[in-house]
Amino acid sequence: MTATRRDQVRAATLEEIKAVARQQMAASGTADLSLRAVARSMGLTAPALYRYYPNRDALVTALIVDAFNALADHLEAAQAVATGNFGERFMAVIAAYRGWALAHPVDFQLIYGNPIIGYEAPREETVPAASRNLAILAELLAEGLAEGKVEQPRVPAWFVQHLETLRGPGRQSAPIEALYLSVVGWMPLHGILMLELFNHLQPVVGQTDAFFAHTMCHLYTQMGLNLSE
Amino acid sequence: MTATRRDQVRAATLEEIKAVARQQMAASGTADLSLRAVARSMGLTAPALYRYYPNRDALVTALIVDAFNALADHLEAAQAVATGNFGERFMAVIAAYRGWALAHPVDFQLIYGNPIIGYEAPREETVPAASRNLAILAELLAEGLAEGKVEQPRVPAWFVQHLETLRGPGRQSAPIEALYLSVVGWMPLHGILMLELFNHLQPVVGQTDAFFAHTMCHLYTQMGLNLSE
DNA sequence: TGTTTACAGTTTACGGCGTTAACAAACAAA
DNA sequence: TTTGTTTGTTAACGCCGTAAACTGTAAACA
Repeated sequence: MTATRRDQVRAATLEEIKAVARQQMAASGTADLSLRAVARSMGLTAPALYRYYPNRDALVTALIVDAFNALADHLEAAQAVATGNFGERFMAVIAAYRGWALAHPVDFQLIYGNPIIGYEAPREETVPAASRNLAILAELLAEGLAEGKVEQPRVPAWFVQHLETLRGPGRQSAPIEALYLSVVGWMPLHGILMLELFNHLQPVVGQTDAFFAHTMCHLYTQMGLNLSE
Repeated sequence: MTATRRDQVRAATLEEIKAVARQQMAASGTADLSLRAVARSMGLTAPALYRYYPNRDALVTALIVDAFNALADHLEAAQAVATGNFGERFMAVIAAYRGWALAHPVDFQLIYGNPIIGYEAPREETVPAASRNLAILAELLAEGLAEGKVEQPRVPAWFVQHLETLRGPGRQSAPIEALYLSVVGWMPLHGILMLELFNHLQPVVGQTDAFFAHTMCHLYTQMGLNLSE
């Protein structure tokens, strides 16, 4: 029942395995993750890891869930710290999103890239964590809407229906319009980041920093966000 | 000099290896590509393949170059066939882009996803092929600009400079404004497709077909394209 | 036409991988 | 102190990419 001595050690080992795996993937790429190498680097033999994770995919799943939550934590922290008017706060969170992706490319592509083989992470684990990210953007957009800094979008009827189920029956969060804008606004953001992470953006646009800042402001302004005041 | 008998057989074998590899990846995912399995499926032993490709990465590179060109060919064909006003023609090519991505998910993620390990395809091969795709969009947008169906965008000065080098010294292709719009418009398109291909879009938006059509029209209209007349 | 040469394929081998089975030591609970 | 559980080991299986050495066979040339 209470956390016994052995349970603590076990929990620490579970974490250490993930840490070493992350470190190894940062050095050699997501697909190179090798249980034997992880074990070796921990001074263990490979079969010992099977006491902690039933197989390699289970370890990857754990890493993915961690990555999702780390990103959402990072965004929440950025949102909490952000000051100034709506535009400044919104762009601060957008910048934090890109910042995390560039700082943790392996985790980001673990989440949003093709995560090793035909493997698919279990929905019940990843979808809620992924929703947190959208929820943060939606919350900010709700503030913008309330302040009149964001134009009311016209949400298609069929989409309203789905967004309501997405919002869940629980806590009364952002209005549909905010959720809608966060989803649509996610597309160019995600597109830029995926291209940048896989080095397809730099040869096309030259200065990726400037392109990101410019394009995001440009598109979001055209979507009806007042970012300047 | 002329294509001798043996050269023809060799060329056919090079193609067969790629075909079998594509087929195997379609069945088991990009990272599962196994030289031994390809050889087995061709009635050969694994080392025999080394007469044709110096190693596994070389084969993957060949597949990537093929995929780039297949996508560009597909877009050019769609453009050639497209009729109607500017908006209809433009959206037809956009739809063709998505159509190809969904019909050839493995090739698309070979191009734009993380293509196995820390491996990077040689720039001198992939960049020109990738540029073809943008060039087709830019050409269409140039027509739209000429017809007054596309608003003149304000291109940032630093970006003008880079876009001119990108356009190359060769043939006088689309104007800078068209190139600019094609690059910016590529971001949401790519974002949607990457999310859809990795199954992150469906849980969020429900009907991916409707979402794609709606969002693309929405964003491009806001970017200043007149799609309706 | 007969000889040489280049090529396409083989077998064998090395070291690495994920994973399973059988077993030993350390430890917790009785 | 004994018993049972947990954590680790070694050995083994069948994959993988790749290299070396070797063998026929088809093309090129005398």
